[in-house]
Amino acid sequence: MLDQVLRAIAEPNRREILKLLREKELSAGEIASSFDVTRPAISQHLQVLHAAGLVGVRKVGTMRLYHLKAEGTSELLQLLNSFWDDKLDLLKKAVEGEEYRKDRNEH
Amino acid sequence: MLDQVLRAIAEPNRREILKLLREKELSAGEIASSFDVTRPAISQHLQVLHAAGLVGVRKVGTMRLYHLKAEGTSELLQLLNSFWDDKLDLLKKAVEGEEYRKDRNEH
DNA sequence: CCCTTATGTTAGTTGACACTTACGTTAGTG
DNA sequence: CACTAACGTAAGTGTCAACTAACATAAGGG
Repeated sequence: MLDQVLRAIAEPNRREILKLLREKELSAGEIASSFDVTRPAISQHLQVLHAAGLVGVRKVGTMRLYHLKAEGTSELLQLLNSFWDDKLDLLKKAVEGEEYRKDRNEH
Repeated sequence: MLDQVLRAIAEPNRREILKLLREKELSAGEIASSFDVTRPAISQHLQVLHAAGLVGVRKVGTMRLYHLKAEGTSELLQLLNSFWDDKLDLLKKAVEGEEYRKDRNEH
């Protein structure tokens, strides 16, 4: 799962998609219209992001609305914490404390 | 630069190299002996990590000792902060404050 | 100086991945 | 039930990246 997340954010277009979704929920077509690549290409990127657990989908009629899943944040912070030294420990704990209030229904 | 960092840590072997260097400074040969791939492959990975600013080199005789450069941490935290919502702001500030004491001679 | 040690560098190959074109699918509309 | 809109999926292509094998470099030791 961690490998999928890192691979997902290594692609510039996928990072741009995440930036767009940071502001509001968007349909696949709306996302694709912001790029110069074709719509199927964006569809494949969305599939990668979804497989990595970074975005979620919601079907409304014939549209598919994508939204950001903030759970991937703590995942990445855990990775950073495991890589570098302990000065990140306080950061991780602070995030986990904040995450817990939102995510106690999951995991 | 940010793109190079993300591309660098997207590769599993390179992440493993960073994990090894987290404990102590190691020579290129010592690092290569921990992997099943050939030594030139590791040498190329080290080159990528160095270009991304994640590791530093120190020549001692005929050896080249590699060490972790923690400056990449704040870079990644800035990225995360720009992607997800503001609950990471306090973390970023805390890291920057701690980084400043160490890095005031660089940058 | 040769020789060894430790390492970087250079083709060349293979596999992964981002992309496009064409087709399939699902949901609403007349 | 056609027809359209908004998608995903499949197949094929080109490029890049990770790897190996062979060669080059640089620093000591005897």
